[in-house]
Amino acid sequence: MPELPEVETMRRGLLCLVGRRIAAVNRPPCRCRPIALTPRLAQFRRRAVGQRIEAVERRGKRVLLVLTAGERIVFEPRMTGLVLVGRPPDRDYLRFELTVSGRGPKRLLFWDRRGLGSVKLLRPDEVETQLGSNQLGPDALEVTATTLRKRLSPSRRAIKIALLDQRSLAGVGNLYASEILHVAGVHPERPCARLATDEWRRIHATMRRVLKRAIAMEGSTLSDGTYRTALNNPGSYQNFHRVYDRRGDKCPTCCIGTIERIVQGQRSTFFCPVCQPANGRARSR
DNA sequence: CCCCAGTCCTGCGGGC
DNA sequence: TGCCCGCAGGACTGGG
Repeated sequence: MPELPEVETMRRGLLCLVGRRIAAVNRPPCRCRPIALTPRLAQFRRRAVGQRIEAVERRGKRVLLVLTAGERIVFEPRMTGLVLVGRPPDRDYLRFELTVSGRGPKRLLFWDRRGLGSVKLLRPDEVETQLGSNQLGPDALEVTATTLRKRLSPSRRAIKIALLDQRSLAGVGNLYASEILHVAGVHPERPCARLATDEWRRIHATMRRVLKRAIAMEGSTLSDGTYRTALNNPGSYQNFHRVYDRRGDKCPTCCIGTIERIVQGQRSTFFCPVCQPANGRARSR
């Protein structure tokens, strides 16, 4: 479930690789089905080995290694994927390995228990067609309040659903969507088209605040313990969750409401009916 | 445009 | 106690 804060934490953990050269590309033997690489391993090697890692970028929930030729190696963790320079949790689900030259960590690992994630080597034009503005909305930490409102407000969808749509806005996932709307005092089922300008302002400001705090805490490691930083440490933002996975708890903000769980688009949403009333007259905090 | 169900995958929790 | 079902969900696809 890495979302923007977790993926940004991974990105920062990979900055130690900048300036170093890719010496080898491997799919280490593991207990699981080998990861499907794009392109296939032989061509991946041909194009990647010898290239210098010029920068490490993030686009929404993906981490990108920028290579000399302008190509990018794109890691998409999806549910359980990890990009590591430290020890992997185990060798069973180790799917991909980049060996690098020079000082510092010797290799970058892609570990993925459920195997829904992917690793791709893309040419610059492929990066644009696959990760450009036609496919991916503006990054949640870069979008302005005005742009956010203009992009989402024409829609009649529920605000929670819209926040999860990566073509509208990149980076927010299921966990942070609930957390953001709670602090913003906006009911998750309210249609975008019915939100007032002031609510959009609160959603925007809250989104930035929540995501930045989560980054400062190195993301959220839930009870399954899957998410890890690049150095294989847990994050600590889970200790600050106000609603996510807290159904039945007293709301920590108002101390009156009880956290509810509903399903939207086949995903769990958590909210406080007192802080986030359905009629939209919530005051934030 | 938007919604829904199905798909991928594995671990785990609830229920019997 | 042990086993099985179904849930968890990010992104994508196909049908309505």
